[in-house]
Amino acid sequence: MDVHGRDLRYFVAVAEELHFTRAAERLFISQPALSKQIQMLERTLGVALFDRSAKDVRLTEAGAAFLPQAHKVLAAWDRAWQTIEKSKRTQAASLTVGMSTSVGRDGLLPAIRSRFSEQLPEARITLRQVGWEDPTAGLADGSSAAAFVWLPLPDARRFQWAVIVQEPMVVALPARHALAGSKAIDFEELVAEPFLALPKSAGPLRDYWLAVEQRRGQPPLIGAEITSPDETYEFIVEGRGVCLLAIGNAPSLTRGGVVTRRVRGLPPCQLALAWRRDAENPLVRAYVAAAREVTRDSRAG
Amino acid sequence: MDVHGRDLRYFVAVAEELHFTRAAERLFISQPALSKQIQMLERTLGVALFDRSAKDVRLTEAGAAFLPQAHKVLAAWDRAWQTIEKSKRTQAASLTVGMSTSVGRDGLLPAIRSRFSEQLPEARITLRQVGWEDPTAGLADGSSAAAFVWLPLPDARRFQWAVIVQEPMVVALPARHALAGSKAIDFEELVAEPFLALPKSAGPLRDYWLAVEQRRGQPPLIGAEITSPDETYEFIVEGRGVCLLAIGNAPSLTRGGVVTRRVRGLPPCQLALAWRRDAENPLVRAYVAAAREVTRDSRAG
DNA sequence: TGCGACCATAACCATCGGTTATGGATGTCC
DNA sequence: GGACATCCATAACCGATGGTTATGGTCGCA
Repeated sequence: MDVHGRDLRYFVAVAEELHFTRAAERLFISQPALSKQIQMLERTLGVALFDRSAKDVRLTEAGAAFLPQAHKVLAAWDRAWQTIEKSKRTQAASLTVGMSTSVGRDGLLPAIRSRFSEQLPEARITLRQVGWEDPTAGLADGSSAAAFVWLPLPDARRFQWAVIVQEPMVVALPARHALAGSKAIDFEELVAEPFLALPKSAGPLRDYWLAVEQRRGQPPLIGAEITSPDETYEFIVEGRGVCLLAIGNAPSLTRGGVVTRRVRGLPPCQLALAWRRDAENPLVRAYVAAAREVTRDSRAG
Repeated sequence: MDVHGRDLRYFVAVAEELHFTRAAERLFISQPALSKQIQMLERTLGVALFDRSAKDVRLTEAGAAFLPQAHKVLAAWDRAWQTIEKSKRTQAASLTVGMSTSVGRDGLLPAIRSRFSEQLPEARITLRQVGWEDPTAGLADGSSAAAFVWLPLPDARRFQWAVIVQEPMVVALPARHALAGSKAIDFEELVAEPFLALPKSAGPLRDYWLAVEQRRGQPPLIGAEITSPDETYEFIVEGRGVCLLAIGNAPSLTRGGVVTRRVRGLPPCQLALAWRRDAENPLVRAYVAAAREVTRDSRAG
């Protein structure tokens, strides 16, 4: 019923050469192959395209009528192909960066972006918010080529990362909580509190933010599961539990009714820029380099 | 490198349904076949056209850009196909009628044509002059669908015919020939003359116009071979030979220096309208019917 | 936790699209 | 006129393509 694009090229070649052997070598195929394909085309169209009298080949009336149409189809194909090439190019020049929470931290993202754009001015960066169910912020399923993540990463051998920020932890409490009066809190004082936890799918990161390692075998009490800052805020206000977080993220929770306090006795947490070990991507490399330069400058400054 | 038109239809179907299973049944193929073809298309284009996340299918950026282009290619194909259909229709409505010499004979052709056009007003008749090397006037190689021929036909079982005209023979002589003075000539008086003969490829027709059967075993003397009326005229004027012909064709030779005279002792010759036994063509049938009616009328009148 | 929906993969088979070798018709040259 | 060159068609064969059915894996849902 319908026809291979190649057959159109073949037809046009023969129509232009009016010579099967020459057309065949122009197309880099054998003459019998070309003869057979043209016959096949004629059969599916139900009409002869060429008159092959001995010693010369001519277009039939139908063939002559078909030729310009075939050209138009091929031209349309050409344009279609070009749009594909174009979107491949823009895709090759776009980088999707995932993040689980806002990275914030004093203009870090804009600084990286501008440093990156100096190197690759025509590249396009897309920032992507990814829910907390995925601790890799889209790296795992390929929807991000790079991502800002909290260590430790699950399935760590698939990824590489550069640590961007290292920060002390704070705890977010209801403003009327008994411990809210203290300037700083020992983690010991929190072990009996109900905690808000990341979803199970977050893997080792869930345990990390529950500070399981610092509980000496005592399992944490889970007040609720959280998948977004808003949810977290609401749960804390409701008194469903407390929650550890990096000090740099404290602003996202400290609205009315919630306070954050320094916690002693916990190691600092690490925000990293991570990428897939298997994806050799120059954009990723450039973005990572930009991030490294920015953080080095900011430490120096 | 290039793509089957079918793949475009497949792509468009999936893009419209955004559902492989439904698209597959709309296309009357199995779902795995469709999946595989789309994957193949994506591979040859070098870009993903669809995002298949679990539970829903979406166009990628490249796919969305490609979709309208694909529509355009298919539309161009549609138009190409329509021109093919159109030329098939006009071809199905055209009849090529071959003839070896002018048929002439008092408006016979126009009469047949007008009678034919009453029946099939949209049909188109093309008259074709065929050289004398082919006694079937193009029937044998298919370049004519019907033809005016002189009997007997070579390879007669391939053809059918209707006798249109039956006429006495005349002989064409140089005007200064010894026999030119007679009103009519016995064939006996001509047997020693050199004759102009049709080419060998004319088969039995050559012998027929040499009246070999009336020579009682004496082989004819061949003065020259002829393939057109002009050639014949020239040879006769030059005295290279004489030539039998139907009385109805006499006007084509009786110019200065050539005369035609009735010949006694020869059977009348028969002009027939012939067609291929294997070609079932309503146009041919109508043309033959028209010819029969015209000749019946002209006999009656 | 089993089930249904849905896309992908596997295994298999006919047809397609290519190859080389050969045939047959035609025009050419000695 | 016969050997030869040219050129398109056919034959025989082979790997790739495009379809089938059966099955797997993942996700949403009751």
